[in-house]
Amino acid sequence: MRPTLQDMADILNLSKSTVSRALSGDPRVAQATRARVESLAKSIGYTPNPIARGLATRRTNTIGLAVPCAPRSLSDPFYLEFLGHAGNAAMKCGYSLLLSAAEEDGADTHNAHVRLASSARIDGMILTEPKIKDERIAALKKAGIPFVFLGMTSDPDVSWVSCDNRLGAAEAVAWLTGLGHTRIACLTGPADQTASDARYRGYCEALDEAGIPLDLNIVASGDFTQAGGHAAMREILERGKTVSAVFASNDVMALGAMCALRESGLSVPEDVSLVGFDGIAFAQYSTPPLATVQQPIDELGNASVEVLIKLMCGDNGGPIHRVMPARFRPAGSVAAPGRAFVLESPD
Amino acid sequence: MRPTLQDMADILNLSKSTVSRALSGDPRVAQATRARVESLAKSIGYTPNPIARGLATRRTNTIGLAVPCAPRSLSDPFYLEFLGHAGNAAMKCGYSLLLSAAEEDGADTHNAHVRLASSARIDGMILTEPKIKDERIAALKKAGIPFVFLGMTSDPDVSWVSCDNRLGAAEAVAWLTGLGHTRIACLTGPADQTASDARYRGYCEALDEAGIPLDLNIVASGDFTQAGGHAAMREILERGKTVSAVFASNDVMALGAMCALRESGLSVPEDVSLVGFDGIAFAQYSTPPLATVQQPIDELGNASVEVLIKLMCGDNGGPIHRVMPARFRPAGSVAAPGRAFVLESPD
DNA sequence: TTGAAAGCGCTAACAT
DNA sequence: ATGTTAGCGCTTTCAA
Repeated sequence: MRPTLQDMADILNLSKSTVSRALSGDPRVAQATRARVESLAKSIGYTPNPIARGLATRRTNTIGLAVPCAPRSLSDPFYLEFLGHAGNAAMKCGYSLLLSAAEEDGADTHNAHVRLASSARIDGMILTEPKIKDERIAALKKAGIPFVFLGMTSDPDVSWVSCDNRLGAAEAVAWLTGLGHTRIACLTGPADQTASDARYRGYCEALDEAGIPLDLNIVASGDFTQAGGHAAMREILERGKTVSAVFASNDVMALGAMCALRESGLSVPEDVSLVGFDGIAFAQYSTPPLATVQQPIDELGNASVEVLIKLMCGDNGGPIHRVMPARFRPAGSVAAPGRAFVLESPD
Repeated sequence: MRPTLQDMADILNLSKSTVSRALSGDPRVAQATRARVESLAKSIGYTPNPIARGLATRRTNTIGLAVPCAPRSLSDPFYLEFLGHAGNAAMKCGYSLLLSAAEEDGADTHNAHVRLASSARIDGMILTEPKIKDERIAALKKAGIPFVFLGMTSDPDVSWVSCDNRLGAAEAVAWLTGLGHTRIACLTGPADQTASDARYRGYCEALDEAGIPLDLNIVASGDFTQAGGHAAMREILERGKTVSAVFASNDVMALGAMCALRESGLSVPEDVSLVGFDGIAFAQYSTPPLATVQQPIDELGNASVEVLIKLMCGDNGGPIHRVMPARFRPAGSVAAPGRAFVLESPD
C-alpha cells in the first residue's frame, strides 16, 4: 500500500498538518523538521495522493481538452498536431492533460464537453471548433471553470486564441486571382462553425477585390473531413461546372479533393490548382505538395495553454483574445491557369 | 455551486446512502424511490463528483498514457496516431485518457511515468517504447496497477501489444535484396529499445538469407527522430561508403534520411532506394511515396486498450501478449539498383 | 428497503 | 513552529 500522510506523521511523531506543510513548502516550519520529513518521504517513497488533494483543494492541476465532434475525431491530423503542442506546453507548466470520455449514448459530444467542464476533474478547459451559436458556452460559464477556445467565438465575452482565418483565406485566393484564375471553386467547412464562416468570407472578399462575381455553382459545403472534401469536389464536378482552381477550407478536405480531381482525370496543378488551409505536416509531403494557409499550430497550442493558465490564476481582466497570423504558403499544387481558362490569350 | 449528494438527500428527505445507491443502480432500492432520485438529479443537474468518488472507491475510470521520452515528444507522428486510436477506443469504453505532466526537473520522463502509475489518478496505464532493460517495469509492478506496453518487453511477465518488428523488417529488406540490392544501409533506432533491436535483427536475417555479409560501415544509429535519421544518413555518406538502398528503422528517420540524400545530390529511388517502418500517414504522401513496413496502428491502439481493460477487470490469467502482423508496403521510394550496383550486368 | 457512521487522504482554518 | 479539528463529496459496512 501507498504510504499516507498519516503514516508519515506517525513515524515522525508529528501531526499530519506539519508533514503536509513541510512537503508543500510552507515557510512556517522548522528547517530541521522539514529535512526530517523530506528525507523520510524519499526513503519510504511517499508522494501525496492527488485525488485526495484534489478533493480537499478543489484543484487538480489538470487541463481538459475537448475531443472533436463527429464526423471529425481524435484522429484528425490538425487536432492531433494541436494536441501535441498544447500537451507539451501544459506539461512544461506542470499540468496534465485529460481527454474526456464521450457521452455513453455516443452521439452528443457537446454534452460530454460540458460534463467534463463541470466534473471537478479539471481546473480549466481548452475547446476547439467553436460554433457560431455555441450552446456549450452558456453551460461552460455556468460550470464556473476557466476555458479557452481554439478559434474565435461570436460571444465577445469568451477567451480565445485563433489565427486570422479571414485574412489567411483572402491571401490564398488573392494569390490565385493574381495568377489569372477566375473560376475558383470553394469547398466550405460546416456552416455552423466560425472558422468556416471566416474562411468563406475571406474567399468572397478576395474574389470581390479582383472583380470576380461570386458563383454559388462552384461553392460546395464540406465537413472538414477528407471524405467530405472528396464529396464536395465531386459535387461541383458533377454539376458540370469547370473550374481552374479550388480553395478548400482545410487541408484534409483539400487532400480529399485532390483524389476526386484525379478520379475525374484532372491533374493538379496542370488542370486545376488546389489550395488548402491549416498547414498540417502532410501538406508539404503530398504530391504535388499542397499550397496552404499555414496556421502557427505550435504557437496556437502554446498560446491556448498560456491564456488558460492566466485565466486559471484569476488574472481576470476580462476575456483574452489572441490573433495570430496565418500566411499563405505557395507550393506545387498551384500554377497559372491553363489556356482554356485565360480570358485574354496572351499570344 | 454544484449540488452534492447531501443536497439531493436533504431535498428528498432521504439519506445520502439511499441516494447514492439509487444513482449507482443498486438493486436494493425501491422503484419509486429510484424514480424520485433520478428525476431530481436530472432537474437540478446533479452529477456525482468523480474526484470524491475516486477517493472513496479508488477507481477513476481513467487510463494513463505515457508520454514519449526525449528526444521524441508528444508531437511524434507515430505516437500521435497511436494516441488517437487508443483514445477513441478508451472513450468508447467509458474511460478518459490522462497524459501526465513530466517531471519538474524536465529530464526524467521515466520517473514521471512511474509517478503517474502510482499516483492513484488512473486505473491502468499504457506505455510505449519499451527498453530492453526497462527499469520502469519493476516500479510499475510495485505500483500495483495494471499496465500494458506498446511493444514487446524482455520481461515475459509483462503484458504487451506489438507488431512483429523482426519479421516486418526482414520482409522489407528481403524485398530490397530481391530487387538486386546488395549494399543496403541500416539506420537503427536507439540501442536500448526492444523495437530497434528486433528491426535490426530482421535486417540482419534478411541479409543473411540473401547471402550478403553484414557490413557495419553502412549501419548507423539513429534515435527515431527526423534529425536523428538525417544525421545517421549523413554519417554513412561521409564515411565515403556507397549504398544502393537504405532501411530506416522508422518512417520519421526515413524522411530525415531522404533530405540528407537529396542534400548530397542523390535522388530517391534512382540513386538510392529508401524504406521506412511504421506506416505513418505521411509516408504515403511524401515525394516519392515512402515504401514502409505498415504497422496496424489502429488495431494496436484498440488492442492496447482492450488488453488493459481486461487486466483492469482482474481477468488475470497471467500476462497477455498480442502480436499483429506488420506488412511491407512497396512504394515509389524503392526501385531496382542502378547499373553501378548490379554485380552481374544483365546485358 | 433505508439510515447512521466511518472512512478514503488530504488541506486549511483556528488554536496554542 | 506545531497540533487540533473540520471538512472536501462520495461509498460502504453495519444496523435497523
